[in-house]
Amino acid sequence: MNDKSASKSASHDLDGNATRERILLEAARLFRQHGYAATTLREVADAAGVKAGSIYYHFESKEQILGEVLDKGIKIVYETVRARIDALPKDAPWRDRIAAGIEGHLWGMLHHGDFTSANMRIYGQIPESAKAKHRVVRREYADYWDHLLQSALAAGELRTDASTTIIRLFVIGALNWTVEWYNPQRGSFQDFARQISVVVFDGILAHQESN
Amino acid sequence: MNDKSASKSASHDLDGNATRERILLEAARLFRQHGYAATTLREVADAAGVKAGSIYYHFESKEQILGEVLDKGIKIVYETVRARIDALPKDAPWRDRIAAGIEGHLWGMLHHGDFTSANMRIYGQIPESAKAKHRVVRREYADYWDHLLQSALAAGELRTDASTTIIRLFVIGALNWTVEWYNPQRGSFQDFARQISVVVFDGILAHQESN
DNA sequence: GTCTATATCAGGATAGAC
DNA sequence: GTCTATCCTGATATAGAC
Repeated sequence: MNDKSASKSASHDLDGNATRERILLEAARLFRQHGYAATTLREVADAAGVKAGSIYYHFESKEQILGEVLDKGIKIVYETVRARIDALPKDAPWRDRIAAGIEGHLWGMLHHGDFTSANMRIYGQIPESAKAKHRVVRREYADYWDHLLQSALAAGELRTDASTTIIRLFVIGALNWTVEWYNPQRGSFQDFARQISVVVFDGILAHQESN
Repeated sequence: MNDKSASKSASHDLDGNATRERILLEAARLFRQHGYAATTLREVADAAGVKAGSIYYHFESKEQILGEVLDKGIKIVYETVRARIDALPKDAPWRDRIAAGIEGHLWGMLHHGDFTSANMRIYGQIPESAKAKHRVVRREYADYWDHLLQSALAAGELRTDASTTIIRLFVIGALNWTVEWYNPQRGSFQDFARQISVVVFDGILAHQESN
């Protein structure tokens, strides 16, 4: 944020923390694009504008970078979702809460695509040690949605002929995958989110007459 | 199929083609589990019960194995879908055709999970040369669904306030992702497919009264 | 805090025996 | 058709100068 460092030689950096964030961002982008194993720290370093050796000043290992990228992917989305739902009136119907959740999930995800897509793509492929550490964050977010859906079910707003677990897995999976094909050139984000929401809520079929 | 080879030394195999298929299957499994780059040909060879050098008798390169695994992932699903839909009466409503397509897609995918999941997981991460060759097969399958949905739309059976392209991408993506979390212990495949279908057709909300 | 080395190890691919 | 042995390249991580 402040660039007024006084007397440092040109080969030294001004803000070490900015470098760290840049490394994380470029790592996420490259993990997404080429996978975890295929991404070399040399590439990450190049993209972040440092030399490979310098990465080890900020991180202990490649796996530590992985862990931070994964956590960030979920947390960004989770926080957006919670913020939107908390902003609703206390007595808002569950349908409105779920709608806010869907919109928040899509928004958080599509605005930090490298972190969220990297998470989706590589989670299935990383060493068990990395998965285990990351699992806590994942579980929390899943529980949040489970609670939301079960409350809607108890209030009679959700269909009863499909299990809430399957609904959660199916819907969140479907939302997540949009990051792989969403194209902002097809229309505004708002219109995109609206189309996704109506399909999730009411399905793909034409209705005899909608009220 | 026939095991009556007469006089071959123990270190030689009986059926070269079976070895080739085994290599493909194990490659798919390992690509799915660890990614393309992280999977070594030594691992594939071990899993297939041969030595690393032997792979090069059956395949020219690692990338050729990749190509065959990817194509197989789509083709298995495509063929199942087409077979189910072709088996319907000629005048079947589009809703029934789409239902058969959904069930066929799920069935083909979940019964060849290593090929289909490997495809989903690694397609975004492989070299452009491999993507380009595989794109033809992908495009064909997408076109097939586009045609299905556009016919349903023309017949007034599909909702009109969401684009068919978005519906296709969203629904196929959602179906695909089930391979990442489907658990046969939660119930029969038939019941699973039914739950997915009602959600796709009619959404997650409770209906005032269903007819 | 970043650099230039470099130690160490592992993977794709090939050659040639059997 | 499968094996053993090896070439060659490139990756993580470390050491120590600046």
